[in-house]
Amino acid sequence: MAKVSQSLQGMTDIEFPEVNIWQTLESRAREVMLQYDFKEIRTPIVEMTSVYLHSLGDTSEIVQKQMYAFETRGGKQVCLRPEGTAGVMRYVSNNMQELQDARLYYMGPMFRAERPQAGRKRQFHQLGVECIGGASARQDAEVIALQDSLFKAWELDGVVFQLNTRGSSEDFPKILDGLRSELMPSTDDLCEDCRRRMDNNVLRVLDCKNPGCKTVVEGLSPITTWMAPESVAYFEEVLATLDTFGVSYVVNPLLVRGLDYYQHSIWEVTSDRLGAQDALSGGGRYQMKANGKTIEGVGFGIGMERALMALAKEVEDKFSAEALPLVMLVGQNEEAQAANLPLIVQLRELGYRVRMDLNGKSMKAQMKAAGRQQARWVLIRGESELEAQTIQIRDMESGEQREVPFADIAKTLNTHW
RNA sequence: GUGGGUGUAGCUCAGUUGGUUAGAGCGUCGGUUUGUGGUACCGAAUGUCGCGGGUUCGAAUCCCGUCACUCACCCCA
Repeated sequence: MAKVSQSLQGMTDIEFPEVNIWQTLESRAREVMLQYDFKEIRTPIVEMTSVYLHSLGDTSEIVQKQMYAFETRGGKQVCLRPEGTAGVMRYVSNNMQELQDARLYYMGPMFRAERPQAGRKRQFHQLGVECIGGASARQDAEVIALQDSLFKAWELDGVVFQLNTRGSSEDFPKILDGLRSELMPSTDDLCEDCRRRMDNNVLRVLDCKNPGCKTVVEGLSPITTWMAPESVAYFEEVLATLDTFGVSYVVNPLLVRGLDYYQHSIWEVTSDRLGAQDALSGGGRYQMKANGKTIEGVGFGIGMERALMALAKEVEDKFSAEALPLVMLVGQNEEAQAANLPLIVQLRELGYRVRMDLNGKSMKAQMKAAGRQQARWVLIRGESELEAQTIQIRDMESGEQREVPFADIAKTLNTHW
């Protein structure tokens, strides 16, 4: 029996100081989105299950095994969103007139009932971008450049953009057939999983980790072999535009994405700080049906937990630090503490981060607390200061302390800042 | 879904072949002539030994189940 007080498997509390890193990432992301003129969209966390069946395809493992699905009291089949794209597509399809070329982003929790491990939670958080509109190589490149800007704003180093193309939807059957016919003679050298993939997911054979499969894959023709020349040209234009934008990348001909709706440009961003789940982001151009309409777009999703793990230690420390220094009010006796009550209001109105003891602790205890809470300044008042209308301002880093007129508090603090 | 490791005070952990009132360090709280933190000294509090069941005269220790954490497979962000 689980204790009532335990949190659910794979679902964790995000607490201080880590929560400050989240806030920094989020606010910096919003700045970048503004620069690229993308608008936020907040879709519900619960959707009709059909929303995901249509967009992800009902054979994907996410839909088959990982969704938190349940029936409402009214008998509707609903689920907690396992990813963000489908909900945005549902939104866009209902507002097609106004949203011909929507540029949207979202941030929030997603739910997948997988076995947790490093970089894999059951409730995890994604930042996603969807750029809706007709296919163009420049649009693909702009979205990748946006992501590159985002990672720079997050001061993420050591990440690698890996790009590939899956060709157009017309190319797709040809690619699958081509791959199958080349793999057929080596079927016996493939692992059990890959033999199964031959039928339902040939592309997946390309990124199998099994050494035997890797050897077979090395001998295959690149998948561009089976694509129309226009598709190859499309991808080349994406790469050329990225060069213009100054985005660095590597082309990985073996990169495939798990979801069926992708076509043309696909990419993943990996980091060596992540362990086995080394992809912190994945994206691509897609075409999918929602409410009977076909929507084209390009987008990506970033696993926030993974992005956090990929941060260098120094950056983590920087992002988790409190933005404002702490001012602590200390009163020697009850009279001084009562007098500090209106003072704390004034200082907060001036924008300072201020605290004081509210439990009548001894002065020593108050000082100790100030030290523990890493107060930058302590303002001390006792009998003599009350009488003289002054206050002691102590710099907790240097230990230096001086008495200033009560009216000069803000001025004195500001000269330090 | 499959497999491995782990679960003892707020934190990091110790706990001998099962044997009395379960320990340490750090942290917390209080004190070292009642107006001053971060160093020192003194003192104090705190655990259903993850949870449930079993074996035993006796279980933190052995067995089973369960929950959670963790790592890998798988899948994906």
